[in-house]
Amino acid sequence: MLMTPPPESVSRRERPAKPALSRDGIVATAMAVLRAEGLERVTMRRLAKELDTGPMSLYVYVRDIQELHAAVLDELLAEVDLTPVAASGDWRDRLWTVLLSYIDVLAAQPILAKLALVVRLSGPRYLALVDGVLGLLLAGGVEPARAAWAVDLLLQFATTTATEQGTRWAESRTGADQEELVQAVRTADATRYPHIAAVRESLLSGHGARWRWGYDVLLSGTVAVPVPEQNPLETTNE
Amino acid sequence: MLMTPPPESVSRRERPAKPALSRDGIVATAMAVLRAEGLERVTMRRLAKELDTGPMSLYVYVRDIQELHAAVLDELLAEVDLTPVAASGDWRDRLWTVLLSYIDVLAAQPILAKLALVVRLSGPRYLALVDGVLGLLLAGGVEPARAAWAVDLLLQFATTTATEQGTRWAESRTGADQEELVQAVRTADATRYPHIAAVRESLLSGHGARWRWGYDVLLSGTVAVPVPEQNPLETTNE
DNA sequence: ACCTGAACACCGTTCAAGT
DNA sequence: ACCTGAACACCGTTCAAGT
Repeated sequence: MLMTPPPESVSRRERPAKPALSRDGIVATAMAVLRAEGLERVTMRRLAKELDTGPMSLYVYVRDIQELHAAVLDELLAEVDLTPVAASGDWRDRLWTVLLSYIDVLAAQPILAKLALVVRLSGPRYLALVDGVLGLLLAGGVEPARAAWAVDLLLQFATTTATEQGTRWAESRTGADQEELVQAVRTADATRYPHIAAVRESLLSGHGARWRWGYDVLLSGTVAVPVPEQNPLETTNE
Repeated sequence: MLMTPPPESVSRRERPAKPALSRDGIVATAMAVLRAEGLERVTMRRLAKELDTGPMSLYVYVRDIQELHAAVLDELLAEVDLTPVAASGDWRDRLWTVLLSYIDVLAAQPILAKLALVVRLSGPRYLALVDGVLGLLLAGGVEPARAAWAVDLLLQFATTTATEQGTRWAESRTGADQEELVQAVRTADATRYPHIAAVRESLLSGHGARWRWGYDVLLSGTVAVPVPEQNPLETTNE
């Protein structure tokens, strides 16, 4: 008995030791809060409490709450399944599978998909996703310059789809918005909005099929429309 | 002299009379604050102050801040120029002109475009925009069911474009995000991200031309890809 | 360089009470 | 039904001071 070392908890009080702060530690804590309580709770103050410090201590490692949210989102993209990139089979189907995985990850929390719509990601996970999508397009024989431009279009489309899927699951506040749009379209005055009246139900139809159609539209258009002649002086970002 | 009625300001104090609250009045005040100080300042408390009352008085006319923001955004869409809908000329160019007008309205404030990305609109101005886009697609001979699905795609694309254009003007916080992405792409490791390395500069090139290319992709795809067979039992929303 | 406490300048919304 | 004041439960960030 006397051989057992004294419990560390004695020298370190009851708490399991206060680890040194670090950017990684902050992001890891943010991920834990994200999964346990949602993005809404990922705040500077909340994280500081979790890390047993004051909010201002975090500013040594993170510029502001937006950068933290971006870091969390990038980290979350680790869950996107990129194995289809190196698999075999029709590249269009593999690309769609990758996008569906991305959509699933974001749709887990409606607010997450909305964040993805609004932040400009640039972390390693996002780069890996871009690289994967790019790889599939190039494997499909899409001209490089066109593939580069198409990635944005495809990922933006997928992100939007994630917000729709997300709000279908969680009957959150946005579910009410959606219901209001449905009602507005259903009851839209045929004199004032003749074209809406003409296609009323089509505007509200689809979903899975509609998403796939959207994807096919993007791919089909990408393959069909050449990029304009590039002026070498304008190839860089403004 | 004695015939002139006593100035109202006497009986009503110095202030120019406190008008009765109404939903329209609240939205009008919100629009004024929006234009004068930006969407960030369109808060319940700020509007209440402007209307010389307490924040809670507004809740009689507006469900919550999100509904108010949606109302403001819809109102703002009154500025979108829909005259090309009834004009003559190539329908594709007219549609692009309408979308550019929509983009301009949203790009005036980056935060506005971001809001548009996230809220589901259903007000009269938004319906008018949808009706106009729909009208042009139908005029172009696009099959009605396909036109209905294409509207969402086109408007989402335009909204995304507005956020990009918006952040190009205002060097706000998102401008920094953009700069970080540019750096990340420029310095992306060629071993880890081979496809990014292969098309590096193309990923960052374009802008005006890129937007127009995206639009052409959407139209071309819409014309090329038929919607799937509709099961009549599934044509309604869920 | 890193960490902190207190303070500033706000938020949206609930509640209970008034008219 | 409409309006209100006070309170609740938070925010992000600046500042000045500590180690």
